Amino acid sequence: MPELPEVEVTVRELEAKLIGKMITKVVVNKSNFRKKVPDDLADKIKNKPVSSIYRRAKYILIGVGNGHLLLHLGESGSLRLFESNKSLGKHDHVEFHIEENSKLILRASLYKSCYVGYVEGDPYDHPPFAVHGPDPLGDSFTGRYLYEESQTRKTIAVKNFIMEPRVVAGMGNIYASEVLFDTNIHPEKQANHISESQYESLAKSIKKIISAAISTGGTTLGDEAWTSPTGFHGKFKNELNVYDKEGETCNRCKTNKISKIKMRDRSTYLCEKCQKL
DNA sequence: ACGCGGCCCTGGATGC
DNA sequence: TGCATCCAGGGCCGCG
Repeated sequence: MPELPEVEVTVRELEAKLIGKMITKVVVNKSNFRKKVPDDLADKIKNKPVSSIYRRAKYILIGVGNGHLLLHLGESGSLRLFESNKSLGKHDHVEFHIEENSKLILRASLYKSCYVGYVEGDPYDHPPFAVHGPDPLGDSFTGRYLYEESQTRKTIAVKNFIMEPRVVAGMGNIYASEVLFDTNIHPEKQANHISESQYESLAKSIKKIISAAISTGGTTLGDEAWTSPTGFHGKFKNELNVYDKEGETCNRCKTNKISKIKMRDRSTYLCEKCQKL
């Protein structure tokens, strides 16, 4: 379940725990993620203090040595902090032992969408980031920007449009449905048929909803699904209006039922009465 | 070039 | 109860 807010919550917790500490050992139990874990990963990061930790899109960047450890949680991953004597579970794939008796574990059932890598120099020169658009929480992400970007596109639906990394870095499937419901925009509406003022509302809504999700610790859907590094379950599930609510009564019009459609093979939820094409 | 659809995995939920 | 089917928060890649 990690979307941008869950990644941000992870980063904020880790910042307090990792900065200035050293990774003393790396154990890779499974390495065939989206890309293979580099063989020399441990050599690059071992016994050097962690200098920074931050998020770009849904990636976690940990500054160590001459570059950055790059982590991605995929669809089902989480990073957990444990005492170093804690025994591992079936889905604990990579362990980073931290000095003073703790370890950071990458846990994921759908491991194929995870990523563990290392980049030297400026991380933003490297593939995923080089083509990413602005972060939704950054100052350069505005309604005006979205509007101008939309005018260069011919047929794309707005939901697919805001989920493209080069348009906005890190908009995920849950929050895409939520922000479009919040602004009364039908997810299948063509991106270039939306006015600049509607894009102003949409940009504001994206910032508002993502910030709110961060402040409640993110969204945890299943019982044993995502938690923060210290084991905190996100509470934003309680604030969702449409995602995973097919058949429930719309919170806005109080009459229509929430429907579920597929867009680019991804589940999309909306109120067909409130959200107009 | 753009936009779409399929694919990778496993586990939990649902259905017969 | 047990077996089969479907579905999922991610990104990527090839096609038309």
